[in-house]
Amino acid sequence: MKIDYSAKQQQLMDTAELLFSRKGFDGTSVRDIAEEAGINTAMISYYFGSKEKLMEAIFEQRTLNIKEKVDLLLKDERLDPFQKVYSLLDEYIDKIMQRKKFHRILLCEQVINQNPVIVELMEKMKNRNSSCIHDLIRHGQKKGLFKKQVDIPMMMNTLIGTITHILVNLEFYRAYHNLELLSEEEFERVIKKKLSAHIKIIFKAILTNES
Amino acid sequence: MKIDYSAKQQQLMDTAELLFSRKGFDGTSVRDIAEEAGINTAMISYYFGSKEKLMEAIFEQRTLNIKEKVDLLLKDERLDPFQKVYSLLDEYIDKIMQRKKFHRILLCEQVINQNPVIVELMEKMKNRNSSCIHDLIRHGQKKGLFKKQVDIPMMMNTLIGTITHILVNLEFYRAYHNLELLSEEEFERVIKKKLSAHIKIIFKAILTNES
Amino acid sequence: MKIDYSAKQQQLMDTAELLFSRKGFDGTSVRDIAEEAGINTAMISYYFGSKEKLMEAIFEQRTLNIKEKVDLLLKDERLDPFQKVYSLLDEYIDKIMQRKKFHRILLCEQVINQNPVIVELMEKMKNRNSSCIHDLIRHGQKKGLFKKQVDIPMMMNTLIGTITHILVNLEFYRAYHNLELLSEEEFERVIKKKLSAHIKIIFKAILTNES
Amino acid sequence: MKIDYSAKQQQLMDTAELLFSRKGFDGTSVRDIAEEAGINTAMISYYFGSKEKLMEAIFEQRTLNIKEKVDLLLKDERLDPFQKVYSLLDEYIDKIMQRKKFHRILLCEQVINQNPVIVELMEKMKNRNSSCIHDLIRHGQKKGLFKKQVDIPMMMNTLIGTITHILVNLEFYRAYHNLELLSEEEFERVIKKKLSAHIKIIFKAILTNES
DNA sequence: GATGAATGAGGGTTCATTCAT
DNA sequence: GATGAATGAACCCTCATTCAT
Repeated sequence: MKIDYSAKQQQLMDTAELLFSRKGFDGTSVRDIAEEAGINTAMISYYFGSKEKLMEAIFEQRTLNIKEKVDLLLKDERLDPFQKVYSLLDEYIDKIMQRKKFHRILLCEQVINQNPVIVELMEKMKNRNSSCIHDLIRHGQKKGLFKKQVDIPMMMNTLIGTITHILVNLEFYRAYHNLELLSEEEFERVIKKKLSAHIKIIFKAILTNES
Repeated sequence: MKIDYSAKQQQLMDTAELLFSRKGFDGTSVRDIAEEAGINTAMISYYFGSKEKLMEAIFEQRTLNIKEKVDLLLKDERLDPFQKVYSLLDEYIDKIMQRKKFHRILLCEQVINQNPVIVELMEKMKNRNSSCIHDLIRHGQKKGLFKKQVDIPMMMNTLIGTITHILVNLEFYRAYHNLELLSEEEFERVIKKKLSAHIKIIFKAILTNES
Repeated sequence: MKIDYSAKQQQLMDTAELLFSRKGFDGTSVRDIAEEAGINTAMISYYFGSKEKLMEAIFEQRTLNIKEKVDLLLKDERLDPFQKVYSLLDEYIDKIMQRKKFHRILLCEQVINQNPVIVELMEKMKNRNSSCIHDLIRHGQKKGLFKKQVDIPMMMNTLIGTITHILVNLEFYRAYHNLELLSEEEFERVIKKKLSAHIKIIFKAILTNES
Repeated sequence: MKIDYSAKQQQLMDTAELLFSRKGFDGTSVRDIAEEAGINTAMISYYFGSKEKLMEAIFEQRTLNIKEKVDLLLKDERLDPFQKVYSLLDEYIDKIMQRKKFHRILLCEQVINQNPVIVELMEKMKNRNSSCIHDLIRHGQKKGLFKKQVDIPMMMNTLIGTITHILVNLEFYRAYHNLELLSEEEFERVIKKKLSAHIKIIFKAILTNES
């Protein structure tokens, strides 16, 4: 399914991603995108077929896939199950922070749920990723380190919910902690570090605490 | 700021809330709302001034306010600090689950961030609520039960992030756990119970663990 | 099915009829129609739903119906069967010449045949009118004046074909017979008179000649 | 004016003829034609200059010319004037039935009348053919067999009108006479035979009857 | 000679809003 | 106070054509 896009196509997708993440899909017109990208309006239909399909192309390209990471982790004998989970948590934080714009769109689209192609893509992604997480958790359970009953979707909700929610609250967070003077990069590093520690505490509790 | 709305106005707001939560603000036309509500299209501009202001009215009416609850909790001498926090967590779960539609909209609007009136409303709400939470946490810290450094916005991110994220994943959660046969009410009761236990474990860890 | 149209709606239909008859349906834009009628472009969708439905409205209103005329003729005891047929021929000539623009459109639409609503309307009209003609012919056959085998659709093809074909050749006909100096009304009177005599000769032959 | 077209050019013209006859000139896009023909879209402008000129090329190639046939008939001493006219009628039937698609287009174009090149081509054709018919009629009049006053354009209207009108009513005619089971070829043979007899009766009447 | 990429113009339709009543 | 009619702007998309190669 990985398609090679031309420079112009990629530029259109990047611009669209930016604008969709700022104004939403319906709030962004194809003219907006084309103008911002400095490309003729008709190119969107020409390259992607329609505005909807442009969105789908973005989704296909950006959808988060953790399978490879999980496979590596499972094989890695130097790490104990907790370290493996922690490493995956950081992977999530990195990937989502890297793709801030896309994950803002994703958040909205999950609410709106109008485009069946995207709904299906998201469904598949959730199933795929849940299944990977399942394997990783199993691994820790077999070693007797994790508790027996783990509600994976609920756990994932907290993981994804926490990361994406801070994504829409970045500026509030910055102001609250008086971090306005930090550069974008420094602030991001701080955020990621705090998120990482925060989520690890949470996961430790979720995975061990026998309620 | 509490305004009394006529029956027709309220009906319009309820219908708008429903449709905004399904199709987004930009994806919903005033015609859609008026038709669904069985009211003349012109009434939206007539009553509220504009589609945007209708949205603002919804936000003003539905915005979550926990001040009263927190004040009650602080005064309540029968509860220890943990019980107080737990009680507030359940309050959040109840309120958000009760206002599912609105919180779906809120989620999108936080991403899109286009309407300054709403941005300000949300800003105020976050500050107000953070301040309340702050008092409650302080209370537990003074009693020596909670750890000294608590990142309140981060903690709130997990709280709100987890609850709202499950809101957009309700059907996935249902399917994952084979709960399709449950009635809407039963399923909601299950969800709330699970959420409650889950979040309490998390908060316990966050509030006590000295990393 | 007879719908009452407002003055503006009727104006739009008349203008559309004119432009469709000049430039064809696809060759006429809704902007053309609205400008020519001095009405806002959006009104076409507003009043009729779409450009296609505007066309359908024109067809519903203008479709030729001869039932009443034939019923009158059948009852009229002062006329012999030939006179009845001749009277119907003149009715056709009058009606089609009166609605020149519409019948030019009709001609094109029969060729293009893309809109199923219009196809059905035309189908019904043809069946209805064929059936009426059938009754009239029967009447003459019973009186022993018309021959036994009359191919009604073929006869109608000649009738309609001759009238509508002269409709698209009016100017050629005028030039051929050097009638350029005649006023529009005079020319039309001449045409109708010639057509009438011409078609009556044809019908007399068709109805009596035993091949 | 006879131009030799390459295989690709001819293919493009044939495909265009087919699509124009189905959906009209304006209802057919150059993309439709090129795709249906399996040829690059740009080729239409490249080969013919424009979509309009492609249409003109079709007209130039397909326009009906009866001059040669009439010349042969006039010279043929074995045939009496009636037989000559009848033979020409069959020629018309054959040629038009052979070029059904083109004559459907022609019908529409006569109504729409937008392209001056085509208007002129049609004008010339009509004049040319009228003149030929004139000679043939003269021949019969000199022999005292045809009546003195024959309105040639009116007569031609009936001829062309009848044939082309049945062309757009083929399926109605088929259904009316329950000929659905006939193959395309059989049905066409039947139609041509019926048309021939029908039109001959008409022409006999037109040419002899002194009203 | 032939083509895939690209374009500006214009297509039909829907939009939120305003107007006259 | 309330409404149906009406509006201009903007929507996404397709058009015939041209351009660089």
